Amino acid sequence: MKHYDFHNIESKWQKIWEEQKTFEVEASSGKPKCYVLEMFPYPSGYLHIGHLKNYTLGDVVARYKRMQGYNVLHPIGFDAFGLPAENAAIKQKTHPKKWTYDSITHIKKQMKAVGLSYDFRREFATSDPEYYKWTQWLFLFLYKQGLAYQKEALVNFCPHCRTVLANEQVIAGGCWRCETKVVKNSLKQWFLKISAYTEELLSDLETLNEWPEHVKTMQKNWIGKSYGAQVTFPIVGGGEIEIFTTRLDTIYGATFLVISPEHPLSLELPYDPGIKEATKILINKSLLTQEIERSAEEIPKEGIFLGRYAYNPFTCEKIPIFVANYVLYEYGTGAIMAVPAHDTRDYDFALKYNLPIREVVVPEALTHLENLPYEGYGYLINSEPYNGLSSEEATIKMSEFLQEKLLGKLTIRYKLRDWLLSRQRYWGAPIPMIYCDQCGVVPVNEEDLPVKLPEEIDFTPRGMVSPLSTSDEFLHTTCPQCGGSARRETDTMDTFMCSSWYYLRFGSPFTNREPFNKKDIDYFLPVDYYIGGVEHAILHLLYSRFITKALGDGGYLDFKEPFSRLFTQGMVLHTSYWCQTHYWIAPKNVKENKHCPHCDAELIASLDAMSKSKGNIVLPETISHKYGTDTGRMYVLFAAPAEREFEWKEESVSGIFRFLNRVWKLVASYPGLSLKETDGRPQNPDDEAVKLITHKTIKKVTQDIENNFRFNTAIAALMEMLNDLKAIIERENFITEGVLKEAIESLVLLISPFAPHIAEELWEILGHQNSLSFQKWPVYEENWVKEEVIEIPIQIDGKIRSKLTVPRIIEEEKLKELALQDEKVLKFVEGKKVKGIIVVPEKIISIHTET
RNA sequence: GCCGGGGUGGCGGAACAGGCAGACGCAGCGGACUUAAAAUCCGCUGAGGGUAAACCUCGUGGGGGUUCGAUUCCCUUCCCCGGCACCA
Repeated sequence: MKHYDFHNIESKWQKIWEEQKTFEVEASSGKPKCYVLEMFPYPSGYLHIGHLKNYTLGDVVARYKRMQGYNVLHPIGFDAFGLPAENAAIKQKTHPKKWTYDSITHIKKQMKAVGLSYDFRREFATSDPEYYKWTQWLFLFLYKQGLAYQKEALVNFCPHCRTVLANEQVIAGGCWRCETKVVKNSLKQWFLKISAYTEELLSDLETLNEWPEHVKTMQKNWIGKSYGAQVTFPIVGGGEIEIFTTRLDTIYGATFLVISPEHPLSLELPYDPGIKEATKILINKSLLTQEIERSAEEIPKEGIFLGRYAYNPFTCEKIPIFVANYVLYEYGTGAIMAVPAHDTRDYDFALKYNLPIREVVVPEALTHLENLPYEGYGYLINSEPYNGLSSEEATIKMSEFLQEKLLGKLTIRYKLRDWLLSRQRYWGAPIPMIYCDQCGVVPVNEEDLPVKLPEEIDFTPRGMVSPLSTSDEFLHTTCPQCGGSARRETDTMDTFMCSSWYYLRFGSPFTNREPFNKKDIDYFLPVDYYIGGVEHAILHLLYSRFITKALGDGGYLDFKEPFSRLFTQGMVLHTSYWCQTHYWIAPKNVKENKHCPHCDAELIASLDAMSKSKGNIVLPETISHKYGTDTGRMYVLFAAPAEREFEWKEESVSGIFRFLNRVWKLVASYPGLSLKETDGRPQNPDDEAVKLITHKTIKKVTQDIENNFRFNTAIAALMEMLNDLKAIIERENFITEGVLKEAIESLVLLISPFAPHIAEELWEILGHQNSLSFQKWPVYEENWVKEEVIEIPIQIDGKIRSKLTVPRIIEEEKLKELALQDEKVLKFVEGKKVKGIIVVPEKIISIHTET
């Protein structure tokens, strides 16, 4: 018998799969389809163990489904545009393109070495002109649909990356990549009107039954729907202010108004030059700090009385108008009515500036409030003629009054804002628009796509302008409408645009006449299993859903949601080290004393997700060289439940390696056709034991794969099967050949999605000619998953005291009788009166006594 | 603050339509093989008591409840992780 030579076995089968085109699929198949997709990687150098886990999860499903008879589409590609390529290129004095494509070459090699069952013919990078041609087409499509527009806007700008960021890319006031504090700048930018789909994006979440609840909740919170009212407050001396409130019922308590610093009225309202000056200072200060300091618990509320008043439309009182830093311009109308008695923020502000506080809502049966502010609902006081009404009733009555007086109405507001698409960076898909002095803004003709990214260019970021503007060749063009001279748009698209439709292209990557062939898409899409990290729970998934809906409305797609089933896997963690001056230090450079190798400062250690930037990555090769890639694949699945994160510990890997070696030894001891007999009927107790463990395991593994990626317990079950099987065989009893054959072959097939190389090799050793990739997945028989004779525990007053060995099917009365005759039971019940016996068939006998 | 997810041996984790807590694996201990080590194989391994047996007691973050029976259900409380966060 050969030993388990994983090196040769693995390269042998990888070669066979490639030569035989085992994983290539076509849409023209009579079989039902299954589209398994892992979120495609950013090609930044190397694939690490975190990626390995992600792709192995998908690969197990893909291989399993293939054996279930599905026509499995399992593609991979590269999310290749973006900042890291530029940064790395600058650092290494090379071109982003070279750096990116070198990475891709390397990563592909790694993927193949892991044995991932991809159809590599379908592979592409989003930076391929053949791909971004269609990303540009998508932009033009959105433009024609009225879903792309230009706006002069205050934008989030990262001074470090020197680019504009989408709202979604600002985390706690910092850049999502480098954490630099974001500042506000005014720029003319392209936006995508995701807001046109707000309601659909929200309500269709309900249809996503196979998405994790927490991801749906995050999207819901992000969309942030709230019901409220819009109310117009007339300004004393002319004009008006429109506010939004979710608590119309508290309007009698509105003792002042607050507008945000960015609000146009903040400079228009003041008469007094001194106030105007002070307001300007406040505006500048708040522009700089507002979005920046968000991470801090709370910035102190600061405001200025503008010297003007408005009428409260309900009380007809004159109330002062303030500008203050705590009101957001982007939400609602950028102005609020302040009700200090019923809102903490307004309350704090009122205390600071000594403003009146009037209670107008009290919880039932109370006439005044003990503690202010009271933010709950209740019954109205001090609000004639609405006194005594519930908050709900009052809101309706008040809104009727507003509509009658044309001063407002009930309305709905969302937090979701339009998607800022423009980036002033080089390494991205150029926005295919042209500026003509005669015709204005003109889209590039479809047949002129792609607008190619110039390669001979200084791509260093230069702040508010894209590096593309330095290329005369790129910049100057002719107007598609009038033929006159014109300039190109020089901004590139946010890379999230590239990744918002790639899953469609995988279904139809070969056409160069259209973004995708509808017939192919109709067959393969939507994605059945989409697997990736939670970090994409909002951005990528929301954008992809938006694009799918927009394309659907344009007649290009017949489905509403791109991903039927989403699985968010937990990341692989590893210790990382941080130095104040030298940032992340790779663990391999950290000496015993845990001091920085550059400046000898003490390092801060933390457990983080593996990432290149933190230097704490572990390469899959670390494992595959020593144990083989099958061991590595199986370990990342076995270490913890797939959705949970786990800390990388190399010493734990050996358990899996031992297991695979034991499987090898057992299975390879039946070479060739030594097991020919196909009659699997059991003929003795050992046969029955083998049959039992076989079918129990088939059931468990099948259900664990089907039931939400429970691969850790599936592998545990396989280990148990091996242990049991070995124990029975070692008893040196006679096991009927057919029974043994079924057991051994089932074991190999059940292991194959997890450890495909060893499984293929063993399958061949067992005498089979073809790859087991399309071998039928074993099916369990229900009558073989349960023992005929079982042990039933007897519990007396809540404690297990004895056990009975009985046939599984037995009458309850008989069980009671046996239990009461049991020696140990008699001992424990002696001198006590038995109050009752409860028999739970096949589970337990519970006796309780009088005490 | 709001929303979501968790607290089980030395460690990763099993079990939960309420029914033998700790499957499977790591680490550890003991033994076999070996000149020796590695590898492999066998056994033990929640805590405490008990003679290394039988057996007993306690144990799933804390407190209380429902039940013949609770890691699982209910109430209450503490702690950890993730998301959002001055959203009116």
